[in-house]
Parts: sequence; structure tokens; C-alpha cells
Amino acid sequence: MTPRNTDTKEEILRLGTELIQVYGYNAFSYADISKKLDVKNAAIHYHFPGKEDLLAGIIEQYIERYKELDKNLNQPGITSKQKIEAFITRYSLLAEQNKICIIGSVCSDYNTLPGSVKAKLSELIEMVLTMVGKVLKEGKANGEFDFSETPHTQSLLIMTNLAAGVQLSRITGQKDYTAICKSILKQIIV
Amino acid sequence: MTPRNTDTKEEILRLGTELIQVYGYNAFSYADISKKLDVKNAAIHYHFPGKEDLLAGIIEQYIERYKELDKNLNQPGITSKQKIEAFITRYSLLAEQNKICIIGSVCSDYNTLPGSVKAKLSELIEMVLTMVGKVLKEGKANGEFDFSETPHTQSLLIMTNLAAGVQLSRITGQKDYTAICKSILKQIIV
DNA sequence: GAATTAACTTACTAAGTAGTAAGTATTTTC
DNA sequence: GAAAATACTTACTACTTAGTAAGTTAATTC
Repeated sequence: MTPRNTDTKEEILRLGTELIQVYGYNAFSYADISKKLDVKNAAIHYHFPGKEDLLAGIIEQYIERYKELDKNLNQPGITSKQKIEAFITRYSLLAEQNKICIIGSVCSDYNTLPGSVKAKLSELIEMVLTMVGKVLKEGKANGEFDFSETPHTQSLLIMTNLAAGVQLSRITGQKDYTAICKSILKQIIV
Repeated sequence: MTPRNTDTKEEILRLGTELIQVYGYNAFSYADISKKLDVKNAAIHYHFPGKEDLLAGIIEQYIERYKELDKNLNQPGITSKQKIEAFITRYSLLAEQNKICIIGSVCSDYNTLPGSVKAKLSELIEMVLTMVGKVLKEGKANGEFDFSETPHTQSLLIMTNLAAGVQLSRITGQKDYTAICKSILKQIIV
């Protein structure tokens, strides 16, 4: 009689992501998810046998979304500045919701993760660094950007500013995050 | 017969700090500490009734150590550059040991902390930002440094580079941390 | 329309979690 | 040297954790 919810798996991923962003990976339990979705904890285990499988799924989804963003940005007519701003916007949306990014959150728990998940996290980080580095290189080549570091190092600086920026500003206030964002652009824009 | 260990409390603080830096606050238990110290878990509860008391103690100790560092640095003959380098060195020591800083680690778990600990963490962060900001301002005034941001914003940039730097480089490799450190100095030194 | 599959629930378990009350041995204070 | 305080241990409790095996119900396939 009651219609089956075919989106349970998606909902678990969505809630899991949110819980990591708000509380941290080792601070939430399957019960937190099952209560909110009004299902039994065994339902979560059906979709993700172990907690590490859930985390792996969440990271994979993140990777897919970054690939999509990359695809959308690599279309004609989009300036390098717009690309970097699109990247920053992802973090700004987190900051507005008092969430932190998955990367920053899971990094703290890195040594509690099984090897397979460590590898996926590493893949995500390298992908993002490469993405940003590519945009920086492109922007420098077309005269939009100027900076003295290598694109890789500059992307490290931006990534660390943003990842820790959302973390710190959750405690010290949004103003600090805004200041960081402005400075990131100031550092590279001609 | 067996001599009493009067350093148990100090050892608990030391181990607790290490566990947070390596695994994260919500990933370690009193059992982890009691096993390593070869005492019963009740001994840990004797010194720190709740886990939040332990975290509060760890943050307080951190605050004290930063105050000491500040005191040691604010003596005649120490250049602003040396002061900033001393600050960076604290993070470099962590990076060498594959540890992350308490601030970065606990930030991820921020929303799982009781109000009293949140306040202490906030105090620590503001203190460090102020300390670094002061050195930056002084260095700019005496001609050692030059940067276009306010001292507060510049200290935010340095703090986020370092805090997330040790986190990321634990995954991507030490070379990335080294690159970040070099760039931090390059950004401010005349 | 029978068999299979997908998506669960029911009902558990074993292990770990923070935390406590009461007792003990040693050290310090008076 | 008696009393009190310190630093524990013993022995537990109540709760939460991830995880599982077996059963149920609805949808899909053939």
C-alpha cells in the first residue's frame, strides 16, 4: 500500500554527507541516519554494508560532482576568473550553512580509515588540486591571472585557505571567511 | 611497594593530545589511554571526570604553551621573521610526525562539543590569530615584512595555510607542506 | 502467474563506550 | 601516630555502536 521509496540510497548519501560536514565522520552513527529517514538501521546496512562503504560512496559522489563541475566549466565563453569563482562558491555555500567540506572533515579522521577509503580520498584531493591548478595555469597563459608560485603550489594555497577557512570561520565568524575569499582572488587576479 | 606515578595526569594530557592529533577527538576512547599507561579507565576518570574535561584540559595546556612561546619571542633581539618562523616550526614538527594540529582536528568535531569547550577552543584560536597578527604588524612597521592585507587577514591566510597544510600533506606528501611554508614567507618578507 | 529480485523489517549480538560507587594502599598533614 | 587526602583499583552499569541472519512484502522478469 505505502509507496516504496526508491530514493533511500540517495537520501542516505545526502544525509551521510551532511552529517560529516556538520559533525564529522566518527561522530555520527547509522542510527542518526535511520532515525531521520524513518527506517531501521538494517536498511542502511542493506545499501552500505559497512560505514566505510558509505564513506566510500560519499567520496565517490563528491568526485563525480567535481567532474561535472569541471565539464560544465570547460565550455567556451567561461573566463578563468569565473571558473575559480565557481570553485570558491562551493565553499561559500558550505560556510553559509555552517558546514565544512568533506575533505577537511575526513582529513582529521584519516588514520582511522581503511586503505581503500584512504585511496579514494587521495584521489579526490589530487583531482581537485589538479582541476584548480589547470584553471590557474590557463588563466596565467591568457593574461587573466598573475602569480609567482607554480600552479600546483598556488592551488595548494587556495585549497588550504578555503578548507581551513570554512572550519575556522564556523568558530570565529563569517567575516573571516569573506576576508579570505577576497584575498584569494586578489592574490591571483591581474 | 611499587612507586606511585605522580605524572599520570601529565601523561594523560600528553597521550590525549597525541591521539587527537593522530586519530581525532571522536575516534579515541579512555581505553586507548588507559591501556597505553597501563592503568584502569577509572584512573583517567579520576583526573578528568568526562571526556570533555580532558579536551578542555588539553586545549588549556595548548593555550599555556602558546603564551609561553609568545613570552619567549617577545624578548629583545628577536626579529619578526624569526618569530614567524618559530610559529611555522610548530607546524613543521607536526608535519614530520604525520600529526595535525589540535585546532584543525577539533574544528571538524566542533558541533559535537559542549559549550564550555567550544568557548575554550574559540579562545585558543583568537589568541593564535592575535599573536600572529601582532608579529605581522610589528614586522611591517619595522620594515621586515610587506603585505597588502590587514594583519588580521594575513594571519588568517597563514593560519589556514598551515592548519590545512599539515592535514593535506599527510595524504599528498610532505613536499606539498614544504611548498606551502616557503610561500607563506615569500608572501610577507620584503 | 510463478519465480525471482529488490528493498526492506524484525530481532538479535558482540563489542565497545563513557561513566560510577565503593574499596584500598600510600602519602601527607597535623 | 591518628586523620585526612591522594591516587588509584575493582567491579560494575547503562547505553550505543556497527553489524547480521532470517523473515516479509512489493515489484519485476520470464
